[in-house]
Amino acid sequence: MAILTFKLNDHLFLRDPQHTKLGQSIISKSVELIDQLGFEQFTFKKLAKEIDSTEASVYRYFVNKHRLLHYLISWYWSWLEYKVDLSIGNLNKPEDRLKASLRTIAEEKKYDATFEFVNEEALYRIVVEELDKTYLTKWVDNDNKDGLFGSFKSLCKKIASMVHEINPEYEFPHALVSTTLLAAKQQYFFLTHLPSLTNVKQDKDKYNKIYQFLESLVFNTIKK
Amino acid sequence: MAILTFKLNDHLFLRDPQHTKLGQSIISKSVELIDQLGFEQFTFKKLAKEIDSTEASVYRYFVNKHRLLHYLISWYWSWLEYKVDLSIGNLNKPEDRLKASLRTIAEEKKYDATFEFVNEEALYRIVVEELDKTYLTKWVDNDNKDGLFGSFKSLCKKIASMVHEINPEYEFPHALVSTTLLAAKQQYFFLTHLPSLTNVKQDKDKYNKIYQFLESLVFNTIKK
DNA sequence: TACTTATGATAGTATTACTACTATATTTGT
DNA sequence: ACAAATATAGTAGTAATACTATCATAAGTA
Repeated sequence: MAILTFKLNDHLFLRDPQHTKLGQSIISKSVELIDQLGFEQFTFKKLAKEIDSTEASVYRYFVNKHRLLHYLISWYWSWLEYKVDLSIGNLNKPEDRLKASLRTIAEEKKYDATFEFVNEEALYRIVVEELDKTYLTKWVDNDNKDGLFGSFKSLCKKIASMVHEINPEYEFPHALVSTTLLAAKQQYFFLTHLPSLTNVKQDKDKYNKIYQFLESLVFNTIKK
Repeated sequence: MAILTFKLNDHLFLRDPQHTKLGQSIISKSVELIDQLGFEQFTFKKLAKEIDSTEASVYRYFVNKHRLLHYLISWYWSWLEYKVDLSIGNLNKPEDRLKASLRTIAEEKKYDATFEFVNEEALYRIVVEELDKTYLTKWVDNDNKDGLFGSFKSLCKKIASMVHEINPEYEFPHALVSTTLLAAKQQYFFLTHLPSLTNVKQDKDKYNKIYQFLESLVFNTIKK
């Protein structure tokens, strides 16, 4: 069986964690721990203890925990783009491709056996709760120069081009798509923690409702 | 001259900073410092030094720096709602009231002499960069029980009711408004730091462009 | 004047986010 | 085959952070 890995930006890590046993356990255990504790309470010391290693060893893979978060989030966006590509399949009409993409963005994230050492359910919760912390810092501009936001930009660009195909006159395709990608996870957060900020209820149908919200938002906005 | 203050939730502070000289200097200096350093690099020790006081004294006003951030952000939303109320004035048609509100949300934030010890320009940059950190924590549910998000919810509710008036059949007024309020500051952040995620250029016209983006987003989405 | 409250000064603690250095295992060149 | 180079693991230490506790004093109030 072929092993599928994503080519992620070199600045995300010091030593590629996908290639070693220790690296893999850093990834899988940090997903678990950040999900449980939250990013602020998560430390390399706690991580090292869990994987029976040491702080210094973890530091050889990532300059700091912030860069590790970047790595996980980038991995997520690469994975999501891969899922979007699959969902688009052989659809020709840009409307259909855009709808399929929005479905993938809004749908429930389940464990994907293709990627052994990543728990996508937990990773999605990390994206929902911690994503914004990757760019809301005083180092954004440097991180951006290093290309750390490449995965997100790539997905954003891909979907914005569908929007552009549907209505070339619409002025804000990238703004609409970045807003939509963030709205998906925000509304998910709000329905679980701040329900008065959304109209999506906490029930079986929530992923479908988020999809409907996004679909009406995007398609009505770009309608000619 | 009458002094205008906002009635903010009691859980935001230990001692009301609006009522004392030290309290007021804590507010005005923390706005300046958080704007300069970013929330992570900001500490009560640095603040105390700047206002010629001590860490312990600052702790008598706020349990921790996170709660101080909550206070500043709540103050901002109360101020914005006050500005929205002013902008609505005697407009009758809900379409006009909604447009006026979106204008106020999108427009440049300038120093408001009504509130002496708050620099609204700096505070807006704090909102842009730090807002999400008030709710993206493991304490959201408790903070929400304590009513710390009241100011934001109040504004969201007010604007959602305009949406509802315009189109009572639209299913997601609160989701649309919370998305819009957050999109305004996100797009502002993107145009300054991650320009490929937006179509709004860094120029004189940016506030107007953000308004146009929001207007088309909201009005097209809720059109019958 | 007595009493309460606000502020200041000082010290102390556990934890965090690292850095520096040493030890060992593995790979590589000849 | 074997020494040298290199990758990786482990130990120890440090400055800063986010507090808490205690005592003294100043200022406003009954």
